[in-house]
Amino acid sequence: MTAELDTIFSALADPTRRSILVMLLEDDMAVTDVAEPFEMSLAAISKHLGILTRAGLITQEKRGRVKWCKLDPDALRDASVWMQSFGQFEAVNLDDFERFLDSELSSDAPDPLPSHQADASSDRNSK
Amino acid sequence: MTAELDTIFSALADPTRRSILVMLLEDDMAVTDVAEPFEMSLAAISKHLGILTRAGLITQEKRGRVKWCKLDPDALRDASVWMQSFGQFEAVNLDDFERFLDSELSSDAPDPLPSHQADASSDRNSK
DNA sequence: GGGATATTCAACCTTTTGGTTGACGATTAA
DNA sequence: TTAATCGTCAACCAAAAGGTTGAATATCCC
Repeated sequence: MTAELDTIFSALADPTRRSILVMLLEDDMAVTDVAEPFEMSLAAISKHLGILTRAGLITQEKRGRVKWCKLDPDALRDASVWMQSFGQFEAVNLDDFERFLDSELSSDAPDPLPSHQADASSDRNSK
Repeated sequence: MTAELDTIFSALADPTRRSILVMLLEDDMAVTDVAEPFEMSLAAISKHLGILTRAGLITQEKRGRVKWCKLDPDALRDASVWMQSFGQFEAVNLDDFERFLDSELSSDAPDPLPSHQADASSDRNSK
């Protein structure tokens, strides 16, 4: 478990890799498309994607000559669980969070993949 | 903020430093006592404590010749918020989740997601 | 004052990290 | 078949990380 947390947290420690994860929130992407907004070589991005894959934060699937990158939040949950061992330091009040989840599921039947693409991502990313 | 998350996650990436945090859950400790269970020099532990301090994960207060180390929740919460926004992204509507976080952390709220994303290509953002 | 204790500093070393470039294998399209 | 595209590999490099040791700086106690 310790070694896994090592790889997860050190994967998250790099701003390029965190940006990649944010990009993959929107959609699955090919390696070349992931690399496009960054001012570094494709090989460098390929290495970053390898690190994210080894940490379990993304998965990569090759179809034809294109390798698709997809977010895999499981490892993040592991790290999150570790943090919750710091009981009094949780990010949010868990009871409130559960109430939030309940209201979320009971109210207007939200689509499992929410419509946060165009309208919300901009103001989320521009704070 | 991106630079802060860098220092927080890379501080958490080292198993010695995570162990120190766990130890400090029990009680505040002097530097020498923190170092005792580890098989490395006091100077090395002192460096680790400096890194944890710079990341905002602990605070150090000198009383007499003893420097007391104490957990500090703030940085850990920043990182946890960042991660939970990924961990939950399939289950809940992200926009609602943001509003929830805003109400939860209204005073000193960190960015729920980093603002890095130098992404200009934005075909991803058109729905 | 002087000796023990607590902690850091400075210099050094080795390994890891994050980047580069150029060549290469695999796949697609013409 | 040939040419372009997708992605990785290998070799290399500079800088950062994580450790060591020995000296230095406070502070406490007798």
